[in-house]
Amino acid sequence: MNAVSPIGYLDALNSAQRRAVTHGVGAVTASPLLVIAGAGSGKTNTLAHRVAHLMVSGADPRRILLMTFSRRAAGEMAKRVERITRKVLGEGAGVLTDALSWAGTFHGIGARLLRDCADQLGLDPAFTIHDREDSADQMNLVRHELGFSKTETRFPTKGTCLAIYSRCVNAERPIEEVLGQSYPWCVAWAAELKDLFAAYVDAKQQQNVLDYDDLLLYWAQAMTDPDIAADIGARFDHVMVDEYQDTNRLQSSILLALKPDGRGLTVVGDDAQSIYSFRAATVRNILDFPSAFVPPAEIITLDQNYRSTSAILSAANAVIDLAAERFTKNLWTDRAAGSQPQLVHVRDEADQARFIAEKVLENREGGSTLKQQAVLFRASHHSGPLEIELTRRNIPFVKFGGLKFLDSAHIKDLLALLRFVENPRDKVAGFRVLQLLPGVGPTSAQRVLEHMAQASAPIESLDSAPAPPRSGEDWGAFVTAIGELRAGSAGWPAEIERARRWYEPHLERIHEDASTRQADLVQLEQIASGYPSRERFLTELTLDPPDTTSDQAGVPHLDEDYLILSTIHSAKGQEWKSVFVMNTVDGCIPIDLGAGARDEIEEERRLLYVAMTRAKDDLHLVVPQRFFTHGQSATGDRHVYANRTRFIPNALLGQFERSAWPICASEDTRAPSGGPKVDVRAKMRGMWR
DNA sequence: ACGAATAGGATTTTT
DNA sequence: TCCTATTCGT
Repeated sequence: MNAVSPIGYLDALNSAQRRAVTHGVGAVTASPLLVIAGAGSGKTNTLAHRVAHLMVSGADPRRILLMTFSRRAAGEMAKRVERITRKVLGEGAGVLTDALSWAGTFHGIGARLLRDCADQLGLDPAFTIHDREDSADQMNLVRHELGFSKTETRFPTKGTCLAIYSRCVNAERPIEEVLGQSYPWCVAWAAELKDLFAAYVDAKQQQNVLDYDDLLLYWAQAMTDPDIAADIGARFDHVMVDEYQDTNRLQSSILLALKPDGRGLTVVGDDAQSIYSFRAATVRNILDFPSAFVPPAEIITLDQNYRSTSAILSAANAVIDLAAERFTKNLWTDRAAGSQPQLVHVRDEADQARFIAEKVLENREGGSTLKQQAVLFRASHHSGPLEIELTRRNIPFVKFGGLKFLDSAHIKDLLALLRFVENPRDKVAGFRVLQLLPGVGPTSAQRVLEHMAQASAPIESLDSAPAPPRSGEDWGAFVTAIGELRAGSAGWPAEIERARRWYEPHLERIHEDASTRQADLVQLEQIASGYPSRERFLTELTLDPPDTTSDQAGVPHLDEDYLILSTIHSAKGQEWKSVFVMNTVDGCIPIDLGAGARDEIEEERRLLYVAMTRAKDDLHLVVPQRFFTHGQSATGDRHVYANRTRFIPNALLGQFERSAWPICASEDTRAPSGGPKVDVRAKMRGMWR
């Protein structure tokens, strides 16, 4: 028998955290639990302790469902749980935490459950999953078939159509409402869009393909059947959801169907950090959670911040205090004041890059590693000039967010081939692959796919398919390669090498810079070797793409030191000793999108709050005063002046220490007082008129 | 089928 | 400005 006190590992927690960890554990009936956890309040640690505590108290880890926002977060959680249980159970803990297998994103868990229950749902378990771009391509094919590409007045583009469809699904709202609220310029197309979406759904089903939204939608639909709902719900004793403020209505429907009485349900979130409403996330999920149950959920608030100095926290509090709507109160800390966050005015984006590079090196001299520092920005492309400067100075960095490794054409080509082999009915994949052959365009690709669609054994039917007239001997090589891959004789992951052998000649023909792209393919092959099968590789890569960009020639090795560059969105849940926020100006934060509905502006305010609260000891907000515009001759000016973000009005300046860089050049670079001072927002708006 | 030229719309964040 | 979709000419 283990003599360790069951309380021992809880000693390090504060009382609110401890209540959250122990809530309902061992009780016969327990109300569901809502934990409002502010930035840096030890949320992850608390959730990990709760999981560990449940397990130590006898819960079966195979029956714990843990849903996080990204798989990176799930992995981090699992690691912490193991560390904690190890303290209590010693070496045996590994076995327990390995059994914690239901940890992942909503989408990932959905895919797994749908494959599990495919028979009951009339689904073929061999379905493949389309990412955003594949879905847009699919939408485009249908859009064409219905003749919407040649309307008198312009029909919405594929991306807009998909966005509308996606919002209807995720927000569980009828199309008329979505159009009226979010896409007013498309209201006239409501009837056509309905037809389009119906055809889109048909096409996906014929091809045995699911898109991101389907992973949630099919799951939610399955839960409307009482037997299936009972079956799936009964698999789990405990269901926990992290980052609940960033879930949408569809996800909350799933959750409620999973545990209708709320028993064993825990959700954690912070309305002040809700930054995903563009994905239909709604803060109502958190607000309405307690009253969805009888008796209502217990609410526990974690408001002690352990991360930031009090000067940084105070400034962040001041920013979020100006929000139109607040549901939670301010965070507090007993950390020392530290130095005030810096508002640094620089001349332009180039100086901003130089300033950050210099400061980062200075910090490293002072003992901070590069990894302890991060540069955050609103939009991925904001980091461009900085990336150039860092490369010039040989400062290694890794960038999170923005264009992904998987988005490059050559990677998509190879993946499309694998997906086509996995699911020959996947038209988007087939369409793409076939057109890689010389002499094959949309017309003959379409013909081949139709031939295949009519056959009961699509791959075999390729032998008898009419060879595209101008494809020459490439056609034979293609059919052979597909046949071998389908037979799976090489085994996984060896077959990816076979696929690459087929693709490489085409790569060289299509792309000028074939050699750098080849390196990417080798890297993809390495990634592939980490997965047990083609299906798992394709599924998990689509649901959980590697989150760093790889357009950098020298991606630093993982054990080296490197600086973090990240979009604010991708920085969620993370923290660094020293944080730089770029472009803290109106037009960037908040980003300028013309209309600027009030809700969207409020979300931008929360973005700045999230960015600021990532910092532990040092925080720099950089304010470039000039932005160069490309060839704007209308006003004769080559640059426009930007204003400090509206989220830090004069009344808040006391929270910051202001400075200019470089020190000597501050005065003479200001806008001439008499001249027309143009604000960058108006300028950028004007760009589209 | 494919390249060049043209017209016109878009703009960010991500599972 | 930039990117993409369509069209026109080979």
